Amino acid sequence: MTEAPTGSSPTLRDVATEAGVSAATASRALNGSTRNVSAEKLALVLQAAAKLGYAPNLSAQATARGSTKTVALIVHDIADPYFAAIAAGAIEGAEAAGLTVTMAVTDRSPERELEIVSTLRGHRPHAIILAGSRIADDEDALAGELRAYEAAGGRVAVVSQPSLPYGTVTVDNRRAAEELAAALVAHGYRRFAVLHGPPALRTSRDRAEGFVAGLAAAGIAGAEQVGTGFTEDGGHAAMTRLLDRGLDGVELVFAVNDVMAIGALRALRDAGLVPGRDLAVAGFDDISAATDVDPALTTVGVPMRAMGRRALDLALADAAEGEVVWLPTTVVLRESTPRRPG
Amino acid sequence: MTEAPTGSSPTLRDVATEAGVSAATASRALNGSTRNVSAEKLALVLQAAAKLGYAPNLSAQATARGSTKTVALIVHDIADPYFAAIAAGAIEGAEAAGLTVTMAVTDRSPERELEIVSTLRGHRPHAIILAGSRIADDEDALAGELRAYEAAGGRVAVVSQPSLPYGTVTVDNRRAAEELAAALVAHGYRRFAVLHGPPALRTSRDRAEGFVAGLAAAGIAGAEQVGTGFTEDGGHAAMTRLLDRGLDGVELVFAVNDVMAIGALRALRDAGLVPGRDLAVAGFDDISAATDVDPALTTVGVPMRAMGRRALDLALADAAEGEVVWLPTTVVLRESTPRRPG
DNA sequence: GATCTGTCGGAAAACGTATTCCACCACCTA
DNA sequence: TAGGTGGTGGAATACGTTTTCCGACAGATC
Repeated sequence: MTEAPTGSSPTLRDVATEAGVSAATASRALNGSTRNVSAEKLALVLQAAAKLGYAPNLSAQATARGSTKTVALIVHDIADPYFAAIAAGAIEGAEAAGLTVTMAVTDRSPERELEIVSTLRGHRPHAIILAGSRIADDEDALAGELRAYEAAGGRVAVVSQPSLPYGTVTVDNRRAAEELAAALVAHGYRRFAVLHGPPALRTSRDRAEGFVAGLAAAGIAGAEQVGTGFTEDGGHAAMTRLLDRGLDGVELVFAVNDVMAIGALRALRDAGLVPGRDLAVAGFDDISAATDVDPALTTVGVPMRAMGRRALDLALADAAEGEVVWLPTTVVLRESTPRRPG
Repeated sequence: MTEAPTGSSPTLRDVATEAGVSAATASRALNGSTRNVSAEKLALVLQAAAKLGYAPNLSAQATARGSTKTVALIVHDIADPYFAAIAAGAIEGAEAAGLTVTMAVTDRSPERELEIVSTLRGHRPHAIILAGSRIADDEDALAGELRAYEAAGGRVAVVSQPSLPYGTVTVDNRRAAEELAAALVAHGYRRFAVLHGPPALRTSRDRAEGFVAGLAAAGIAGAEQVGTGFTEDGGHAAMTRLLDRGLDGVELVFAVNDVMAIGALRALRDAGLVPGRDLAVAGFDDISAATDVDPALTTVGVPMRAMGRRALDLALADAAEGEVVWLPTTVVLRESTPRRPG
């Protein structure tokens, strides 16, 4: 239908000549912002743009304006439902604000993360959102890189990592775990084990410690600790190890996140046990799979999608320097932790 | 430690003056590609860049070079494990190739998708990857937009949509569903119902039709069809509707994807029935949750992550114009469809 | 010793857009 | 009618890079 100039897309100048105006006028007509052009020329330009299928070169726009319309999102693993939900919230917010999202995954490697932030700096994104807690060690290098980015006018927001000096949206993992522990004690449980992730992972530590603190507050001495990976396979392995070693009276296993808990459920079934009846299991996060498994998983509801959304808002708002937004959690008791007759 | 010029990051010229060379030399030193600079100047430039914390402005680079190092990925819903897995594969491949990924989600809206492709065109990404089958109707407008993008030198790859004229990676949904049907008949099932998605969704249609064809090949007349949304809630609603209407001898329900099947499982439990015993359920995709639910879900294994990875490779390879890569599927029989005594 | 060849550095143009600055015109006011 | 005022269009410049083009110089060949 229209001429297809092979090799490259139509430029603003093409549109301008097609419309019989100058490039400046064409630019003004298409952005509309600062100054207004006569209705007549405006129509001409719009028509020419439509005819040529013009799409402004955003890279050129960015270099001319000195700022981009993109937001960078860094997650550990996009296939993990926790991060997927956060990403969904962040993307939703970004699209609402007319921004495009560039995404990178760290695979939980601090070096990779550093590399990513460094590369990202080159993109000059409007904001960088870091999702998921990271290993404590790398924070020096990471902080340096982020400071450079911020010094250049970039914004940073963090999800679930209240230890970096940026706008942060998080939940009170410690307190929520305490509440979960209290609720489970109220259900009649007395002997516990905890499946936790790498100790350097702050989120994991807070949840495990909070749970033990909650038990202590209820007069229960302690809980057996089993370290493992932060993944479903990690949960499976840890549960298997626990079973091999002998349950020794443990009535309930608390895994510091749902994917680990689901792995533990699977390990129980693999061992011929019935989760909920033979051994209770609780998790943390309330990912959607928590209601899909049978027995449905007792857990702590974390508003992941909202966290992503709020993180984006935080990154876009100029005000908040080191503001921390605490989102509420809710203890959700389900069939994986039935009330104990005792 | 070093001067932090507030407001903007150091530019190539800053590095050049710091090193005492021209901008051209600095550029050559940092890219290394076309021409070589003397070892002495190279060291000077590298040192200056490190000292200033220089990160090249990729937007400016892109306008100068006329090409970007980004790949755009379009999915329907990143919180859906199917798309999350595909995205993970694509991102993995992109990072391996030194590309950054920009991501957009359509929420299954054809208009939104069109808008996204149009905006994306402005980014001049190296390639666009479309994941997930789309409604048939919008293909004209979408195809036009994509053609414009391609005419300008962009590459397109598609996942699971063998109807667009681009490099495509997909699975044989029809045949796989046939095989699943055959396997289930061999297990002793005789009366079936099918929970399918919107009929305009090609993937849904292929799977439903394939399943019925497989039944026919085994001498079974047909199956009750229930239309619904392509989501977990859709599966739940459809299953509930089916139960309300009366099972009428149906022994097995096939949902055209796993999230729907999992929704159906939940509906069964909500109705006080035991999935697997009272009614068998099968899905499609083999998302990781399929092994987490109880009973574990019979399904068709689809290599989602590999599909994302291959799609990226396809988009990067110049050769394949309309090449279609068929990835193998495997029928996976699990406890949700126990062998029938009959 | 003169010319050719090859290498390396810098000046300048290019990429596609936004924006500043200036000229122009029409209109309104005194 | 003269002078101001506000709005509109275009030429030119800027953004931060890459790349072309040209000059300078060193070494090799005759």
